[in-house]
Amino acid sequence: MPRRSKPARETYHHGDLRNALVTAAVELVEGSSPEELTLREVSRRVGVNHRAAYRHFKDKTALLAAVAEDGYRALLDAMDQALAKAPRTNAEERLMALAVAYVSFAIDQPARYRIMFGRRLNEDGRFPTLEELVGRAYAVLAGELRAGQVSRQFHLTPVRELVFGFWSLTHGFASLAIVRRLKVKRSLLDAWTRTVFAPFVHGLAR
Amino acid sequence: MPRRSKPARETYHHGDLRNALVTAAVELVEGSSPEELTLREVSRRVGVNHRAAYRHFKDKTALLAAVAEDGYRALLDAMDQALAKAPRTNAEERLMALAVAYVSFAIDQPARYRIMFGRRLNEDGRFPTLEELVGRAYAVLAGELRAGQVSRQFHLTPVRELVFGFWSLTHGFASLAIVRRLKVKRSLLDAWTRTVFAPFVHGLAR
DNA sequence: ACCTGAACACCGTTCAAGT
DNA sequence: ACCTGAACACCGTTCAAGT
Repeated sequence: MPRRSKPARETYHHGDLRNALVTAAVELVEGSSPEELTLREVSRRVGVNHRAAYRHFKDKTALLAAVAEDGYRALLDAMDQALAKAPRTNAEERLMALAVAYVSFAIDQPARYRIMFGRRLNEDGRFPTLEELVGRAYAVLAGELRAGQVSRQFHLTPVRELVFGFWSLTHGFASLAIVRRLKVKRSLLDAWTRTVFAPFVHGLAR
Repeated sequence: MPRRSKPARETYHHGDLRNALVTAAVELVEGSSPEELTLREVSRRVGVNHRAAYRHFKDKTALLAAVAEDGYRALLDAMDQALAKAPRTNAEERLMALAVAYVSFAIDQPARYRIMFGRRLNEDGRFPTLEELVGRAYAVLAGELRAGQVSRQFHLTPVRELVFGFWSLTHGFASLAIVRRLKVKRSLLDAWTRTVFAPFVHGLAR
């Protein structure tokens, strides 16, 4: 009587092949590098013919976009958590907490971060969800900078320019640290991040 | 009697295949994207069997490193020229001139810039020349920041941290502008760069 | 609906050979 | 010394077919 309990799964596979592929891709990429992320290898890991992936992703770029989306969600979580722990009224300190969380995220998962920021994936506007997630990250930064202005802690430079500048600083820090293999010990990284950011963030104060 | 003047070139090719390959690679990459830079296509352009490239480059990474070296030389030129035109004593203004030159370089040749900064090419320390050129770019920034401290215009934060911060800002600005396809008109870019940088660079002043 | 096999046009890289 | 042809092990992608 056992035979029956074993469902068609063995042949028809996962309830959710799409998620299985994305998860495998994220794991694979962190174990090696973005260059080694191939549709065929990901499919192999999931135990499925590489053609099956095309049921869920139009092409390789679509898989990369899914990995990037997943990454943005994780980054947004990390940013939210950092802000929840930060003091409510000190605008500079809140930016610092954001910067530390952002840089940690990138340094701890460099390949994932490179997929998120290395190539323009949404060239043809095919991935609106990805775009929306980028917009949410932007909104978090904009919210903090705007709050600093409202509480009269920051200069009244237009927020759009401030966000671009602050994001440039964090993104630049993270990606330089990744490509040039920062020689700073992981245990000292957060403090070092603060030291580097301090004079620049201080420039926002009025 | 002409026949004789035609040398073995036709078969034995360029006096300098190496340079021909690098030049072709730079042109190719700017016409498309880093992903489309292949050893075979570059060789095709130069009119040579793809195997010939291996006489001059151990592997594809070595060709990319040569392209990156070429790029760093051009970037150093652009930075030097900007500094030559900048006022001699205003440290903030000199940093701004540097930032504008740096960003322009990246925006005008995005694929080239992405090869320089996208992947860690010198993983095994195989390209000392590349490393030396990066060191020279670093030295230019360090020199300006140090000068600003000596003339008592900048705070006395350790130079190492200042350089990393300023480079983060310029690199981040450039690469975000590239991946997110900045919607700013090219003719307004230099002014916009200054607006974005102003509050942050101002933070260095004492 | 979901998955597969076989095939195509590309890669980078290696080996043995040509001038 | 410098270049090539043929081959290998990989890609992403397409077509026609299987359950």
